[in-house]
Amino acid sequence: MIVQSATCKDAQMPSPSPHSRPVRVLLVEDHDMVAEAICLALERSPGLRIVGRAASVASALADARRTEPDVVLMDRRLPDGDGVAAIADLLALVPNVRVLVLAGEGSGSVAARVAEAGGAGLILKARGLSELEDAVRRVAQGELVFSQDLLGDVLGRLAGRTSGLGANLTPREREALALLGQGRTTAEISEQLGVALNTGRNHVQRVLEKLGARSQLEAVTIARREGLLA
Amino acid sequence: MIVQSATCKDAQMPSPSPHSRPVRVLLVEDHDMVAEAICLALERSPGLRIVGRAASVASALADARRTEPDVVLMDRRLPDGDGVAAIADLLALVPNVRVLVLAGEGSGSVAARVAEAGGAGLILKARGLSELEDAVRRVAQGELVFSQDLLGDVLGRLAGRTSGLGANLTPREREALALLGQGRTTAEISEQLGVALNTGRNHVQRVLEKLGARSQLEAVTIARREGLLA
DNA sequence: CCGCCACTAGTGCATATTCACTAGTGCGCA
DNA sequence: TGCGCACTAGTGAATATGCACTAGTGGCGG
Repeated sequence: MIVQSATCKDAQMPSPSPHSRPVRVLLVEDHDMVAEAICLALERSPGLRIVGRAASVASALADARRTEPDVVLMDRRLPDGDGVAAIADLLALVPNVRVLVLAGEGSGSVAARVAEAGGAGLILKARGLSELEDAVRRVAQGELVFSQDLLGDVLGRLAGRTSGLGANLTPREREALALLGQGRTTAEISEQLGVALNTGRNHVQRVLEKLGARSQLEAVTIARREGLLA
Repeated sequence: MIVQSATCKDAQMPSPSPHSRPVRVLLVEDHDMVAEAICLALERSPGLRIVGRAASVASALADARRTEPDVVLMDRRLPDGDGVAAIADLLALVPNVRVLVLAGEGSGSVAARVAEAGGAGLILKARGLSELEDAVRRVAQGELVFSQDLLGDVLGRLAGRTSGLGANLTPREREALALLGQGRTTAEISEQLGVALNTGRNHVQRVLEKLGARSQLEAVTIARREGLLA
């Protein structure tokens, strides 16, 4: 849709606190309605300031370079890619930025991948605005913010154990999984990848093994649950 | 982009003037963060009043009976079921309520099913708060609100054409599809439905036919795209 | 330089799915 | 009362998957 909301910019600035400058936030969310609403909410929150809004990974990168925010608050699923995958690019562009990922539903392995990619935290949309504000402030101060139930996975993963299901998928396997998620057959996947039928079949087979799935259908279900598919 | 005017006879509208009485809105949305934020936004809007919030189909029905709202603004996907399927129950409970469905992504057939179920409209989350406010006011006045690109499907469907893919699925076929969407095999589906293997197989087969899918995987993909799966 | 790993390609076989049929039963509607 | 439809159950054959292997090639790091 159009325009950068005047709504965000014209909200009155809270008087700056004596001991801290406002946290500059870049909001990346593809659903305008939700973006505007969260924008409104965060602008009401003292000490937070929305300095930009983006609706895609591409424009998020551009905006991040332009505005150099303290915190990027980014939806996990975006039209042109995975928010988690974009963390590395953001960090490369703006080294000290804290990336807080916003997820509709999350399991431990999503959180683990966020942590591994250098993200500052993950918060669920089920969590309430006050917790969101709190999380933004915490990550701005350098804390890692993951909800209690996901912490075990995050720590285990950072310690090197393989608790996250899909992290050890190879690029080809990821491609195969993505095509599976679009409903393609093994033959179509092989063609798409430009390899022999048997090769594509092997990639798919290894995806099933690594995900612990007993059918392609289950693999897609698991992958979707674990956030491996946009 | 909206509009489709007054096909409904608004005989029982208590106040003809929109200024005299606020539109009472029940918000049904499972993500607390989004619900709170939208709540905030709509409360700012003159003439709209949030009289309740629910996070599930079950509590939506309870709240609707208790608060008797003018408009139910309901997310399409809820933890305990499909928002579209809940429209009929809502109308049975509160006959004159207008149900406006909120969808993240939508195709024509979703809109068609909303219209067919007696819903007052469908608005995409990509659409912006001002359009949401506008849509709520319009449905409160008896208009049907569907965005332009979905209108063709809606009208076609109301005229009897079979543009909606999944609407003619039988209950058993729907169950089979739901289980497919959870990654179950044909055998597991048959067991779950309490029928013979061949019967379950037939149900699945007919789902594939009706959805035009060439594999179970593709069927699930199509179903998800068309909004037939939560 | 050697080993590890991803990618590639293949074989063989058991099982599952796809597809095209027939057919009995029960329910609701004209 | 009869017709249509959903649900049930089955057969049989072609195709696709799931599973367990072997193996060659190329890149990258110890």
